[in-house]
Amino acid sequence: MTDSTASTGELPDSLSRLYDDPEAEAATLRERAGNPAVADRVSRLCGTLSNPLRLRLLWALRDGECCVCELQTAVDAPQSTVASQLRHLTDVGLVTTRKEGKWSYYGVADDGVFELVDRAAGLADRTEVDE
Amino acid sequence: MTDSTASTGELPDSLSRLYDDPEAEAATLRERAGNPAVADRVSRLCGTLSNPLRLRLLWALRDGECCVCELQTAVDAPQSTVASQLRHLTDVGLVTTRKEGKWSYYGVADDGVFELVDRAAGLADRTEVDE
DNA sequence: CAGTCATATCGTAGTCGTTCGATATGAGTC
DNA sequence: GACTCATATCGAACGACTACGATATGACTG
Repeated sequence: MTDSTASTGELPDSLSRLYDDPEAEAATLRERAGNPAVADRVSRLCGTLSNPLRLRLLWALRDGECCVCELQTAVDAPQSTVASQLRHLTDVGLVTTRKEGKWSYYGVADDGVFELVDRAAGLADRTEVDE
Repeated sequence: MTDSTASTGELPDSLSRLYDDPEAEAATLRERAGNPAVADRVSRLCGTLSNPLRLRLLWALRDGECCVCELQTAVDAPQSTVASQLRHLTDVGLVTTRKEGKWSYYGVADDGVFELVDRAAGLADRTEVDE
């Protein structure tokens, strides 16, 4: 007996009842859901932008390069916290580093982030449910 | 003795050495980092978009309403998993529900998500570091 | 080369998110 | 009103993320 809660491969009973050719329908549905690899990449980027501290670091860099101590001041967080989030941002490719003596200067790799974030802010304002 | 790793309020020693009027500089830096409340809202939205399954659910809804069993098929995940992610999406306000008998139909609340996600995909392609 | 300085990394504790089986709910049907 | 069906919620297991003190690194300075 097929179980409608089956995780993989099996079609839900409800779907089979709903359509004459469930397999064909399933194929189009799966296509609609898009490419999982793309979903992974987008989700990773959004994951990076899902941390308030990282967002604020990006904003602080909007007007140009900063060294770590400036960023540390801008976001008012301990040095190690700032450093590790900067590492995260550079790992993901959103931010670049440049070393100059003992100083490290960070900058934004692609100004497109700001367009993205601005748009996200707009959407958040429109959609967010007040609790 | 001030500790450069101090978390809150205290300015890093390096900053104090760097500027004549560190407090003034700190003020402008803090302003650059933007409004923490906005950062929170944006980060929450991005957090929602930071899960591949949720992204794929949104994409599946791009062409119109679906019931749960269709979505379950589209993303090929167990019913309870799909249901709880749909709950997350509606909680955040990105998706709407409509009940009709035993069926629940889900739809996208604001097509702006897709613009946002498309833009994110573009940025991800441009910035992601190959490992 | 000992010391200081700016930053990076490590280690850990605590929190949060995700998944999914089991079970509840509430609508329809006989 | 017992049964089936579609979906929702619960609960536990597990992993990922976060913050941050402690410590390491590597550059400059006397």
